[in-house]
Amino acid sequence: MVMNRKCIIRLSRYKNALKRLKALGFVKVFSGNLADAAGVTSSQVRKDFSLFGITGNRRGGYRVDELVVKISQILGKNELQKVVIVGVGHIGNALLRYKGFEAGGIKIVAAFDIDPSKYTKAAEVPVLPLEEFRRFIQEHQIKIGILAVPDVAAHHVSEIMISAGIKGILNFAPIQLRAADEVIIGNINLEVELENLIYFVNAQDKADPAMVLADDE
Amino acid sequence: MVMNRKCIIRLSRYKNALKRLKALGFVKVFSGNLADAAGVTSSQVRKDFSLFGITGNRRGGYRVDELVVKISQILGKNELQKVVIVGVGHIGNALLRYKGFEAGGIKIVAAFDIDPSKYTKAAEVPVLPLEEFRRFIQEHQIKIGILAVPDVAAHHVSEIMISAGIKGILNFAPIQLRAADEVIIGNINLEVELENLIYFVNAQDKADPAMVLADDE
DNA sequence: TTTTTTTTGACATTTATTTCACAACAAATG
DNA sequence: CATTTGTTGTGAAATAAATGTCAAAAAAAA
Repeated sequence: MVMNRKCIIRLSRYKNALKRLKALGFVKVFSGNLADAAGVTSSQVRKDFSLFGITGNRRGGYRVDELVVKISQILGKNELQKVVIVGVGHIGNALLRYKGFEAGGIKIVAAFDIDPSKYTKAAEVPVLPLEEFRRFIQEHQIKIGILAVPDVAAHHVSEIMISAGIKGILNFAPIQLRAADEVIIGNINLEVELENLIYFVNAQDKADPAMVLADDE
Repeated sequence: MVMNRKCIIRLSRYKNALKRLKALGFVKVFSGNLADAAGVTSSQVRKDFSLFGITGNRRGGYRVDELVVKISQILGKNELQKVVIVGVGHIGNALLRYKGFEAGGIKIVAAFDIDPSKYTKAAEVPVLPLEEFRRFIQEHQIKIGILAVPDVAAHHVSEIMISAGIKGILNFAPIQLRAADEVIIGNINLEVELENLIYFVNAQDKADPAMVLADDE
């Protein structure tokens, strides 16, 4: 099992690139094509593939269809992934309405909040009271949750999520969530991202090669 | 000039940790304290600091106040950083209303869209027609923009931004934006983030050490 | 003042990641 | 069928990043 985050991110990128290439009519691709599309070297593409046991044909490259299936398998995307959101403030609400997930096999199935004025139990994606969280998670066997509550509540709410059985949290609160055992935490900190950008833009004034910040990274 | 993104991210983390420690009444800290707060080793903290020429006192550790000032300097945060948003959909709107930036010296000064029904020219943070983008950017000397338009528009709009003088783009559209010369691009791709989480949660079922996904990278 | 204690700062070591280089191979060509 | 061509797959080399170690420094204690 490959446990290198950068590598997994690249895999996601390859998959996205493949979808675009497929839309353009590509039936097979070479490592170099994917490298260009994903902004890496062709060696890296082949190395990544070999790490996951993905093989192509010498001289023939890779079949786009097969590649998409294999990568999706590795990323666990061949079955629909159900995800919940906790915290229906501005960010939570935006994510709730974000249309980009469905195409990628990710479905937001419910959101939770403590503010009764936000409850919409009958909606297609219902907003439910946080008290119902545990029951819902266990009933629907949900493993992934997005945390979008204010920073002061984040740690407390994350504990509720974990105790209910959530195994992976994507945290938007601007605090560094401490990882409990067996739970994976991904942090998206907007201020940190902007600070990064500011640093490198300022640095640009002194040095100058163009660059794309990796995720990562 | 340090060009290692992970290192800069850690610097942001140290700064956040320092703010919390300061709120708790800390006057000085040791590398070990910061390491704990940021989830790294003390060697790493000292290494990072030495990279940026930040020094402390042997036995005395580091003064919290000085450290915050120095790190803020490095991150270019001692003056207010003005940022604009392009695209006032769900995500753009959420960012527009996000309160977390101001404390960190980042100010959203305007947003832009092509939909007249969204214009609010008189608001504290106005939403303006995209046609006014160039004039506004040049008048206010803005370097950083957040791109939150639908994917099909992202590339086109990024070119408008760059030609108007924007030097750093934080891209929320789910495409890999190609970096034009002298422009820094940071990508936040929600689907990629979730895919990562899904992968590692699935992996967890087989192997088991607890983990926090680093940014970075 | 001297000794002890504690922590930094620098460097050495280890570990991880990326790139290089090329043999092995499959398709295309003659 | 042999030869040429172009691409993969991989082990070795290079590069980058993190960690460990300890002398030197500074504060505190004796």
